[in-house]
Amino acid sequence: MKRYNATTYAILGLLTTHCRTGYDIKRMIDTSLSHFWRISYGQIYPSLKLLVEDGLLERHSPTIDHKVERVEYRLTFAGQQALKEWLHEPIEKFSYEKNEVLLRLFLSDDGDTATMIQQIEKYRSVQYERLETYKLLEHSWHMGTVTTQKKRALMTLSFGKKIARTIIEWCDEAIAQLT
Amino acid sequence: MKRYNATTYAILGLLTTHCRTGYDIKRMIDTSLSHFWRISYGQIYPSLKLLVEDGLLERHSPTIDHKVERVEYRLTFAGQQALKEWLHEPIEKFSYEKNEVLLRLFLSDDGDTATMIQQIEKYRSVQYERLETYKLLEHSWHMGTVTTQKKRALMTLSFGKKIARTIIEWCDEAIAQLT
DNA sequence: GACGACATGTAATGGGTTACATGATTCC
DNA sequence: GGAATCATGTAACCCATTACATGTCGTC
Repeated sequence: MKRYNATTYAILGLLTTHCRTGYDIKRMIDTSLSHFWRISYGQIYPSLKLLVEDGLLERHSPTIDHKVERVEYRLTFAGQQALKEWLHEPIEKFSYEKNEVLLRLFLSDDGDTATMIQQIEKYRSVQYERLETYKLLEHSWHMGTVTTQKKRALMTLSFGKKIARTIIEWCDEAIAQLT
Repeated sequence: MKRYNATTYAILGLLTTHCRTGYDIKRMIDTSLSHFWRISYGQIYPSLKLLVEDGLLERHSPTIDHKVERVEYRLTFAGQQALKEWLHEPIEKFSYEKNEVLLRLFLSDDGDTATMIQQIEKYRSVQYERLETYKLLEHSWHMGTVTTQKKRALMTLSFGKKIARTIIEWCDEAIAQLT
């Protein structure tokens, strides 16, 4: 079985949710998965094409009635299998995030202390905003019936919240230490 | 002033510490900065060349006496200025890490629960190992006189530890919820 | 003499963003 | 009529990893 990168499986996987088009996928990731994934059209459309060529997706251009050009995709049986297989594969790389704040802190010296405090304050405020966004998202997801999908989505949000809170905590300590 | 990417400034910055060569930089990042940065020779050597061309680094090949080929670099005045300037620039993108564990969790359903628990257990154990590594590193850095550099290095380590602990906590909760 | 650490470097490839091009629809 | 949103797609870059090529030195 051909191996794709995680981005390609993300596209495949999101087409099993209520997403149907490339545009839907982009919107979905930007709004609901932004705390742990990113994507651009430059990846989406070529990947969709590839997945159709490889027989994992079927392309439907039904929209004669529709006003706007809209290309819908759905998984073939092979596509469903490939997705399942990927889900069951052990993850090999748990990568570290590169962190420019820490890089600068590491490379800074006493003369840069004031600037570093500002950088960390900014970092803190960004995390704070994220935390607020997550809380709002969480709220909106808590509506209606509790499905497995929803429960798991909420678990990813909980991750985002925990990390944001931890970073805020670190920022406070770091600022205190630098002062 | 020409703008480089963060990786290039990392190289420039590390040459102000006791690192002198491309090999030193690689070793330093792999051992002491691995919790927030990564690099490969494929970036280091071309970047060093570029920085020399741009007059931010001076290249010294003094090692006629030395046994092993060894090219040392040091910052020119322009190099020192460029580094300072970069340190004082506001950081524009605080990127999110892509997280394959969360991606899979998000795309999984009831049928994949057992596998997901395994994936998360693995994730947990990786974080645990990292935490132990950080503790060892911290210990080794606590020796000798406390310089500003050391204090800041320890702050980056504290970040790594906090994040690792938070992820472990999340893993425990996630496993409990999936069970 | 084989292996591991030291040391430099390049080429191929993979992965991703950004900018651009295009056009319809909706709502003010 | 103009802006925002919906919608698809490509080309040029940028950034990074991997694999390879090459050679020395120390030590078991």
